Amino acid sequence: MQLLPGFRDFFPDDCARRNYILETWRTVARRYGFVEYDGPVLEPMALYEKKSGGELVGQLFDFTDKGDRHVAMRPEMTPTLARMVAARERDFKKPLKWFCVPQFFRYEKQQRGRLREFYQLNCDIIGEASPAADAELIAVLIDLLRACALGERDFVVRLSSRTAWQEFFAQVGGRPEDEYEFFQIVDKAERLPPEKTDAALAKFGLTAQQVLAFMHSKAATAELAPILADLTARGLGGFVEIDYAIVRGLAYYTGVVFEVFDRGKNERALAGGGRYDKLLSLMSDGQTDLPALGFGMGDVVLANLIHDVPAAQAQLHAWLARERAVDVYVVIAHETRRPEALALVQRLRDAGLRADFPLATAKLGKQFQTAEHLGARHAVLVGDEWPQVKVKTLATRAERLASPDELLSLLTPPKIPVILSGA
RNA sequence: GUGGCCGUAGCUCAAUGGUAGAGUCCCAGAUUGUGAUUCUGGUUGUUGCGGGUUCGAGUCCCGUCGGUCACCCCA
Repeated sequence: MQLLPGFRDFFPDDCARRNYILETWRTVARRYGFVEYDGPVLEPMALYEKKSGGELVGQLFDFTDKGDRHVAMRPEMTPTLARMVAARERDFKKPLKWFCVPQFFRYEKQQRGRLREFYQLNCDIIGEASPAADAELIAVLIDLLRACALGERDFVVRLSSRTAWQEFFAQVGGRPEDEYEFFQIVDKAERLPPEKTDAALAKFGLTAQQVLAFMHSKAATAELAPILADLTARGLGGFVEIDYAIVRGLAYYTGVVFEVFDRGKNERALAGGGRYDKLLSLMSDGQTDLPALGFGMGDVVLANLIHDVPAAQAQLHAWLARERAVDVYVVIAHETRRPEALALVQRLRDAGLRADFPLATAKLGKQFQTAEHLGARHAVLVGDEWPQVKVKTLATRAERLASPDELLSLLTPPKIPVILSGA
């Protein structure tokens, strides 16, 4: 049996790599005061039809359940979040700073950086309209990547705004109802030949040259300036660039939008998000009307970039080594001492140490080999010396005798790993 | 969904249309109280799958599945 396309088995090593990313996400999000929430993996199909309509339906994993309900595996979090917020909005002080690390499912053809199943960090701030919220959200985004030992030379936040394009469009006489179509053209302007863009813009009386000129003007609008100032005050200004080429495909974005790219442009976007001030009202039929903004960051592209950047890879490997290492491997030199060894293993484990030992009779050399293979810091040899044991520090090959009581105070529990911040 | 390239041992890869191989990994021994290296031996295959051409197909052709890259899309 083979895997379904776009789905992954997580063997222990893969699982550890995944956990590195998820734990880093959770650590940094909490550092910013975001709290974790979650929702169901399976939702009524109608939840997604309401917001997006036909186009996205083809990219859903959907089916009819045994109760004849049309359901879908979740492809994104925003509809669920909107429902949850609308349901109990009054229970929470504003602004809400919520994050989630859901697994998503999208029926798309897989390629580099895109699978049919993936994890995505979602951070959202709800109930705060000021640019301070935009800056806070972008700051946590930057620090999430810095925590993976990625720096200014590795990635950049491209900051833009739908508002800026709305003003541009209004100035040249565009009608608000045509805005979305105009945004779609702008979104593709950089990738398509100018003639095609010209043709598409003709109905608005615009040229590709006009649009591209505005796109590449790096001047911050009155909306973006305070956000940049805020980030600069935090010392994070170097991670952000104004780039009006960022429009984002979705209809619901209302103001600030941004995407994160690797500097080498070898990968797809690492993250993307923006303001969606009208969406909660839309999703709740006007029941809840709160300004909101958020972003999503997937695990697949991030893992690729970590692999690409030596410093990030080194930090990952250091983390993996700490993660998998046992503290003590108990070597049973004589099978007659197995009961004493079992008692010792139990005491070590009760003390919170990661301890392992051979389940089957094995030669001494083999046991040390296993200890080495497991990354054990110490081997404890139970045999002739009993009631004392021989403690060996594998890295230095130093040995000493100790009683089981001494052993326990000798081997202090490991410190909780600290995620180092890369500049 | 459309198109290009690729599918051989767990992994990395060889094999002019003519006997399916190497390295690595894993297991055991050399080494019965100590980890590396080395040496010896061993396990591992429907050559993705199904047809076709041929005396003979891993190799050529068709289909299919999977991977990958680009397009589309990107919540």
